[in-house]
Amino acid sequence: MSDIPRITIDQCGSHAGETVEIAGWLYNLRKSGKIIFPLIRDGRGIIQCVGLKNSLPEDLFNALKDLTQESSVIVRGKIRAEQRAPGGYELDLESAEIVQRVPESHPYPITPKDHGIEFLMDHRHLWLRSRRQHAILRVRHEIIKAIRDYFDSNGFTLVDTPIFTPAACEGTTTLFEVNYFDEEKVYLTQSGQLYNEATALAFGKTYCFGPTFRAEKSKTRRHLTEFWMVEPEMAYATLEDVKNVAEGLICFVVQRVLENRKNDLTDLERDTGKLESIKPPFPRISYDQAVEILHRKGSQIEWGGDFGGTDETLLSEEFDRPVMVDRYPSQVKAFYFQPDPDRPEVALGVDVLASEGYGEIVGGGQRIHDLALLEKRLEEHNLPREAFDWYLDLRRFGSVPHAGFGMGVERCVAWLCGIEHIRETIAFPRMLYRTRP
RNA sequence: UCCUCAGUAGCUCAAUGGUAGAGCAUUCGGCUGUUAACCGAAGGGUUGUAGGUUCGAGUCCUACCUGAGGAGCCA
Repeated sequence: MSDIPRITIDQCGSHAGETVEIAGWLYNLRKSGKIIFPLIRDGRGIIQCVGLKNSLPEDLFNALKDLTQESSVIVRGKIRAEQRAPGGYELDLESAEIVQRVPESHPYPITPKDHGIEFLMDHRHLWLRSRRQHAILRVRHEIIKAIRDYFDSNGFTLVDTPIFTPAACEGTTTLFEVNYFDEEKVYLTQSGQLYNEATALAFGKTYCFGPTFRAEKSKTRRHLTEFWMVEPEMAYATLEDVKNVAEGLICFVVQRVLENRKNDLTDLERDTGKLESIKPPFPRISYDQAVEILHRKGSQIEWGGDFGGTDETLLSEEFDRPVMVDRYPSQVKAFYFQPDPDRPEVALGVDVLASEGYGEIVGGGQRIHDLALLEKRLEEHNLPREAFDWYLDLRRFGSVPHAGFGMGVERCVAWLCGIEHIRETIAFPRMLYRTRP
């Protein structure tokens, strides 16, 4: 080991004029006879190095001159501000150590040229090394951290819910079945919400944050079979509370991303002006008003039906920030939604549709707190009562009005990054016809 | 499950029913400021699979496989 300090590329600005060591991989190499320009990436950034034939040992110069893409290499040299270099800083090579050389007989498959989506998805484990994927996944990290910070500093306790569950929360058709020691069937969770109601009545305000599984045979840019969802739940709370918390959360997350990940948004060519306008209050409309707007815009939707993807896009086009749509017909909502006391045919539920046509990112509402009504709904939905006995207990012992929602992380990432397809918002996406790598 | 589109070199794509091509990548050579560097040369193919039409099929027809986009459903 040398006594030269090792830095990461994002720290170059504060080390100008110093001799440092950077451990990374060869991103690209440009050469011109007696001068070489290796571009090194280290996961934090990319820096151009400069090597001159007459100032480096001959064998090192030759080894670097013929180095292959994505070979791992540790470089040492002096950092210098340089207008001509991409990134603004350059490293004058003094020495280097090649850790592993990618053989030219089997070169790195992802070249700096265009590739098709199938090829890139097959090489997802390597595709993650590209700049665009770095930017997206850093924004994802920021979003997740912001979500946690928001709830942690607003009186919520993180209480995670199980992934193996014995029964469905919503419909049974979208559950992945798991063979549990050959003894019983369990399912991968499609929502932590039923358990959240138990933890909220125990802790007041809780949230769970984890992967969720839906066996929907959906093959669109908005769907994954495994996705991450954060679900807050609050005791002594109503539909209005859900709307306010969802609005506060979304604004907080957007603000954080704008503050801390501006460079990544720039790399992704995101129009940040559209994100700057995401401030409270969000427009709040009823399902009835939404249907009116859709009819005016030519949709064929009939009252009582759920919105399709095109309907959501049409609606979100009307506003410059997310729009909240509440009081959907009870028939399109899950069994546990509290009916509106003034209009029992609609549910006290709300969906938040992201702007720019990114679709539903939040869904939630007020839950039924009355035992008799909940029992009736279970019956109407043909759900096995014994599986929900513990859930009914929550209405027997200190039942209170309570409410919560779920927010899909990947749709948020896609929206804030302004990218077309949700598959790039998670390191290893699971989709209808893709479970590898 | 349904609808639409696409499979040609390692990658991205061309090729009127008539000799299967280019750029990048790889190899060799050249170049002291390159910016997806550039210049010259070389190697690289059972055109997704199986049938069919035709003197002749990458191209037309049928079936299947694989992938992509969308619908329904959803965050």
